[in-house]
Formats: sequence, C-alpha cells, structure tokens
Amino acid sequence: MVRTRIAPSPSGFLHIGTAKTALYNWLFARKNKGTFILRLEDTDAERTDEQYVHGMCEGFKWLGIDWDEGPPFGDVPEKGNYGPYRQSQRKELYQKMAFQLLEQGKAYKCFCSKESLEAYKDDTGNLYYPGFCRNLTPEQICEKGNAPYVIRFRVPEGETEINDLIQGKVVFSNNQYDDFIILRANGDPVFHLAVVVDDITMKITHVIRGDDHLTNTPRHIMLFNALGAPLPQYAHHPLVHDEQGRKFSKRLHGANVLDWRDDGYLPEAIVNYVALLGWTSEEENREFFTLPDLIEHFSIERINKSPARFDRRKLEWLNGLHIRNLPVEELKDRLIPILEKNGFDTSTKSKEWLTRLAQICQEKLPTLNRIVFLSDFFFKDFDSYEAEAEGKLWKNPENVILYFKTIQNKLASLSHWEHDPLKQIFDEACAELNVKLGALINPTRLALTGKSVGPGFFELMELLGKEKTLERLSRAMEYLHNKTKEV
RNA sequence: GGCCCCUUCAUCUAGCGGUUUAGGAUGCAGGAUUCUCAGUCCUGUCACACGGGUUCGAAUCCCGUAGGGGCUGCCA
Repeated sequence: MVRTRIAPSPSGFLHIGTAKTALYNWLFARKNKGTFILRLEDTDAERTDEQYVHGMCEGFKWLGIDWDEGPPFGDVPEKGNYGPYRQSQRKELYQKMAFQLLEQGKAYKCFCSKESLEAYKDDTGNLYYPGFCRNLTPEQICEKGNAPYVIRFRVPEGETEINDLIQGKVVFSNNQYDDFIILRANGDPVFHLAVVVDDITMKITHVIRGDDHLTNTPRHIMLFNALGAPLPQYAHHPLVHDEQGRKFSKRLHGANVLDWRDDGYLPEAIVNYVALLGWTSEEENREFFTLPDLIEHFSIERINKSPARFDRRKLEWLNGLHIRNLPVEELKDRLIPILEKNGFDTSTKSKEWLTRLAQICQEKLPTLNRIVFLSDFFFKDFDSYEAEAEGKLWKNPENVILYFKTIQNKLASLSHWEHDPLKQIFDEACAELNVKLGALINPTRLALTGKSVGPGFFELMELLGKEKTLERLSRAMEYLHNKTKEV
C-alpha cells in the first residue's frame, strides 16, 4: 500500500515548488490507489502562522489536490488514523524517540551553549561541532545537574547510501556530518528527527521531495537505522527555478500559487505546466494533460534530474489551451466572478447572454482576466476611442460618417437582431458604398467598442443589442462631426 | 571552501552506443484563413558546454575543465 505525504511548514503561502512536490506525491498516490497525507511541519513555533495555514489550504484546494489524511486545515476537519498531523502536537512522541536513542547510546546529551560553540568555525566560516560532549562519562553528566542540554545524534562511522528513484545511487561519507541536534534545549524536536519519526509512525512508503533535501537524506537514513525502522523509497526531484535560472524566490510574483489564480490562470493549466517541469509522459510529444490524464500517465521513472526554469509564455499558451478545452457553460461560470470583481454587473444579463459572451471570447482568451479587456464595452460606456485606431480607421471623417449613416438606416429597420441578418446588412452596405467588408467593419468596431480589436464583429453586435448599437453609432457620428469642424 | 546534483535549440524537453541530415513544444519570423485580435493550419529559425579518452562507431559510457544549482542552523 503506497502512502505518500506533503509536509509543508506553514511559514508562508503555498509556494509553486511546494505545489510541484505535492502534485507529484498526490499523483503517485492516486496512480497507485494509495494514500496521500498532509502533515504540517510546524515545529518552529516562531515561524508558524495560522494565516498561512489557511492560505495553503486554499492553494491546495484550488489546484484540486486533496488529501486522505491530514490535520484540520482551513474548513476541512482532521482525517486519518495516524494523527495528529501537526508536528506541534506530537512533541511527546519525538521526545520519547529521542530519549530512546539516548538510552541506547545512539544519541547523547550536549551541554554546550549555542554561544560557546560560536567560536568553532571551519576555514570558511561555517560552524561545526567539535564533539565536546560526545564522550562524557556518567559522572561528568551527573555533575552538570540541571544544566540545559540538547540531544545530539551520534553519527556513526562509515558511509550512507541513498538509492533514489530519481537520482539513482548516491553515496555520502558520514564524516561530513556533525553530530547533529535532534532535540532542542526547549524540548522541541529538530526537523530531521520529526520527519523521520513521522514518516515511520505514519508508515510513509515513498518520500518524494525536492532535491534540496538530498544532502539531508543521509541524516534521515541514519535515524531510520538507529530507530530500527525500514527505509521508505526516496525520490528527489529537481527544483523549480525562476526565469533567470535561480531559486524561485518567495518574493517573486508567481511564487505564490494563488498569484496565478489572481492573474486569470486556470488551476488545470498550472498543474499541467508544473507537472511538465521535469517530467514527460511516455507518450511522446504530448503536453496537454488534465488532472485525470496526469494520474493515468504519471510515473516517477520519467522525472528527470535537471532543474527547470519557469517560462510564463509557455504557461500562458497552456492556459489558453485549457481555456479552450472548457465547456462554454463552465467557462462562463469562471468568467463571472472576474467580471464582477472588475465592477461589471452581470446580474443584468441573462444566463444565455453570458454563455454566449463566453463562447465568442473563448478562443481569444490567453487568461481569464483578458475577458475584462474583451468585454468591458458591453457593460459600460467608454469615454474615449483608442487613439491609434482612430488615426488609422477614422482618418476620413466625412467618409466614415457616410458609412455610419448608411449602416444605421439599415439597422434601424432590422427586426431580427441576429448574426446572419446583421451580416447581410453589412454586405448590402458594402455593395452600395462600393467598399470591402473590412473597410466598413473596422471603423464601426471602433465606434461600438472604442477599440480596434475584440470579439467577432457580428457576434459582438448581436450581444450589444440594437439600442446600444444605434446609440453608439450616433455618438460616434457626433464625435466625428465635431472633429471635422475643429480642423 | 567541503560534499552532492545538474549541463541537448532563447525556454521546457525527447534521446538511455549504430534506427539521428539530433525529434517535439513554447517563443520568434513568414505564409494561409480573413471583419480586427486571437485561434487554427503550414513553412522557417535555433542546440548535443569544452577538452581528453573507451569503441569499428558516442548527444548517449569514463575522466578532467568550465558553468549552474543545492546542502553545509537549537529553519524546514
């Protein structure tokens, strides 16, 4: 039975890199009909903040990554039989294990204060532990009385080998590891102990995480061995880098998964894109995957070892693909909140009207937010015309006024305000005025929308309605008329 | 500095000794469709970091060099 976990520390929002790790663990669990666990690594009380707990929950939810076991998180109650799932609530367990190691001589009490150790640095300025308390006699320990102490793990001689599902076999010499602290002076466990104890007691079978943990893994393996527990399978995947090739800083826009939601990206696209950062399908040349597709195709063997840069442009392309893949009704439902957020009252429009709007914009949306640009003129009157387009499309005001007049007359008597009859009117007008369709449509688009680009013209006019169309034509003619007088 | 990992078009990648004149995708450029933009379709552009080996044969294996990343906390 496969059991995987994501173990974020709630000291910030849901980072894009954490999301990738979560996704891989989740996919692997789902693919193998296993269990995916959420565990909060909040042993460092100073850095933990409940507001982050909520934000992360929202991030996971938005991405569609759900967990089978985990702490109460956001509005989700605790689930699972291996709880509690917050490390801050498992202190006694870690202490028990630490003292077990102590009794077995696999760990020892260290009375050296943090300050007293500050003098011991190697030639490059890094701290190292000189091992003062490693071989204290029982008498010496007794003498210390109630002096504060930490518990250090006694790193054994020899080598530690990782057989990683992604990295392959990696060997570390143990002598490059100091006797590391597993229990702080205040009784709190250090990350390494907590992780291992939790992975043991939660029966984690596969540890899939970023390769920034690769050099921590020997410590973990030594602890597993000392505690007499079987090792999980490790899989260290490459990190996500920013567009400059550096570690994706928390301060960068986009580091927070929810930034992408705010920018109008679909969770489907984020998941698809992030999955592709270091993984490819066995199906050659395929890049479009929904979450169910990913579950079907995901495999750890096809994760590569090299870090990948984040490329917004490719993400945007994928986002467009996913937008076009959405059923229109669904797209409409996702567009409404964005329109509302931008102050457009969608309640005055019918469901059919909104669906039709989604339909005529669907293939033009790289992001959901683009809908604002593509449809604002439906919801409010604009107060200026795009300057550049005006110069190009309306450079002959007299002509344009003539066009508009012709069109307006015909439109005024049109009873079926629909795409085909509208087109017919423009075709007729073209014939009468002896111009091409484009010569008529483009100036009119500017009059109706204030812009030179937008949805299909007849579709747009149909949705705008007769009244508004005629009104805006009049307004444009008036504007053009004034303009001729100015010159 | 030490240890570990990585290195194929600008970017994401396929490739696991001969099937490769190195394939796909994004981007970019051009064309087609045309009411704009977008979309779609087509064409083009662009890469095996470098130097040594091993081999009949190397992007693929080995060793160096260079570059990038990670770790090196009583953070996780």
